[in-house]
Amino acid sequence: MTESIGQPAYQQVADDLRRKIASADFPVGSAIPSTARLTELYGVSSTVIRAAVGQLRADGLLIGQPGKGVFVRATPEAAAERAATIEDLSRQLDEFRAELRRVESARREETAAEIAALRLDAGLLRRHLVDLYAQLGKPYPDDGASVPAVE
Amino acid sequence: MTESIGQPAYQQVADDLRRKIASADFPVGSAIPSTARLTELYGVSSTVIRAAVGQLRADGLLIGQPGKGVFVRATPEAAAERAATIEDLSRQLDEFRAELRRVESARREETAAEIAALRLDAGLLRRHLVDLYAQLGKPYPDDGASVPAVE
DNA sequence: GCCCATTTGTTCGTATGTATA
DNA sequence: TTATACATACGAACAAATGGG
Repeated sequence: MTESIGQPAYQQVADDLRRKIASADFPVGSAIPSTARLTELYGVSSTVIRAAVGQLRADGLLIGQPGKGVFVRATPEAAAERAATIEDLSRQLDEFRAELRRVESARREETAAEIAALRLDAGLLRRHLVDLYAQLGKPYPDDGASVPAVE
Repeated sequence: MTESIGQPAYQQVADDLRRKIASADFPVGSAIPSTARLTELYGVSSTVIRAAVGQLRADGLLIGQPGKGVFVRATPEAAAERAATIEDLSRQLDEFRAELRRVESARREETAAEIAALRLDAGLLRRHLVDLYAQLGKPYPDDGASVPAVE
């Protein structure tokens, strides 16, 4: 690691990763290189990489999945700008999670009905998003790879 | 068999330190025991202490001064006041996704298709939320050393 | 002023556990 | 079962800052 600036290596790595995420060099949803690969790329130990990744993960930019990789969760701009109207969405999210928990606790029972209800909740939640997009004056982005719509 | 009881050592130490700060066992402005002393008190390695102290330092509860010590900067209540909503929502999203993964693995055989669709929808939902926040976002107070500070 | 012990901050190497594919 | 990858943990080394003698 070229240590021209008087900052710790893990901070330099974190800043560089942050920059790569912001510039879509590491797009949202993609996986960053593995810890071993990053140690080679930056020429530092795994501890430095872990510290840098841990910092970005604490900031909500990255999320690690054991056995899979570390994935870009959001851009620095998006992570730094979340503010209001969270209460409504947070409440809906809580309801969704409660439903999930209920389904999981009843796992030994027949599952088709619960899954159907789950899909219904997901559809309803998405519809709320559509409304919010409408209030923003923007069309709801269609990914094409989504779940069957719920009516 | 998810052992919800067994938390990592550094987390237990962090929680205990947080509690001692909240109960004024470690008053604001005072220094906590040194790293070497904490390793003896808790019976863990310096890595665990460093991780615990680092977590509380990242939360703004502690501030280290090389050559002197680590000092209590604010109470958990004061620190939680400014960092509340966004971190909560992020955490909920993380837990939500983790539970989704658990449900998926528990029912992989019979309901793989439904769960896969549900998981995909959850991922899309998350991305839409991120985009939505980016579009709704107000200018965010720049992070840096924005500490409430004991004025 | 100088030496030295203490303490934090940082980095390194390594090992074990666990989840995933 | 095997391989990959993250999370956690132990121990050690060095630099820099601080304060006492």
